[in-house]
Amino acid sequence: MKLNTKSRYAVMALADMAVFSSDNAVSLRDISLRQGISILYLEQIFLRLKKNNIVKSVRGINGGYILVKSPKELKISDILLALDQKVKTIGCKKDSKKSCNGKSTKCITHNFWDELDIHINSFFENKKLSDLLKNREVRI
Amino acid sequence: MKLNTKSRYAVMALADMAVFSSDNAVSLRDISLRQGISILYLEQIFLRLKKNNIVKSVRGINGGYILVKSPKELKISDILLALDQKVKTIGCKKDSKKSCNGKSTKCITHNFWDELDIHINSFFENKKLSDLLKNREVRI
DNA sequence: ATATACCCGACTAAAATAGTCAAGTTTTTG
DNA sequence: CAAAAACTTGACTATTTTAGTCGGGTATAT
Ligand code: FES
Ligand code: FES
Repeated sequence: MKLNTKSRYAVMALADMAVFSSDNAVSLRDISLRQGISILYLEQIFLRLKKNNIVKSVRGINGGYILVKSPKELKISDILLALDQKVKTIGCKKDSKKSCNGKSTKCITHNFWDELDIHINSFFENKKLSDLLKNREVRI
Repeated sequence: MKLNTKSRYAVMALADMAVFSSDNAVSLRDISLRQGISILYLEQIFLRLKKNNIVKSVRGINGGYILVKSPKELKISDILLALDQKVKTIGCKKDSKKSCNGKSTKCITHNFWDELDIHINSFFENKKLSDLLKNREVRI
């Protein structure tokens, strides 16, 4: 069970923005250099972040991206959701009548996975971007 | 983020055994029929469960598998571990000196993923196989 | 003997992932 | 105005992972 790199990089890039935020927009080029993530890949990620209203963009020279909410208000779950990464450890379709093994009743483990999903998602719900920046070592 | 089917089926199959346990071993054929999982796939899964001492086998006619521990004592984390599914949402190698982005210091998000791993793994540590069987609907 | 059921490595098709490419548009600054 | 910086977008591809099968075993109860 692993989160994909898109999600991990998204959180990393936004954390970077939170640290290096100023009145100006932060360019992907800067994030790329500081965090070691390909610009081309960041572009793809920020496209989604923008569509989901996590960041807004400023075009042209000296352009870049700006966080829509403050880091204190931005939930990690919002970020993951923007990248279609809502945790789903359950095997069946939540709304579907069918169980994960093709039977008509929910399987023997269904409730367990359901609990797990809630457990994990509540973690993401309760974490704010600003929480990542506490106690961190000073960096370049 | 999703658990793979091997892990899910392993938990399901073992839960099945816990329900239908008797003095006799439970055959994969029976589990397959009850839970709708391919026998060939179950074989592969039980091979690992056996190697990790979760079940023991009885060969020959009327053979099958038997739970080594009682469902009350069998932790879900033990099952997942047997299938190499220890949760690892972190991007870097835990022991490696290198960070996930190739730098020499741990990345800005490292501690966060670490916390998440602990959060999820403690869930699995505290759940026993017997916990899955509580409050379940009566089944065939 | 023979049927049943475990044992085990190798194999493959399909899906997901990670990341690139090409061809734009917008805006600032010289 | 022209050039450069930086966002915009969809399509494309190589690699890896996943899910599951196959084939040819071995052990044991009846
Ligand atoms: S996980 Fe929902 S029916 Fe099995
Ligand atoms: S997750 Fe460990 S260094 Fe980034």
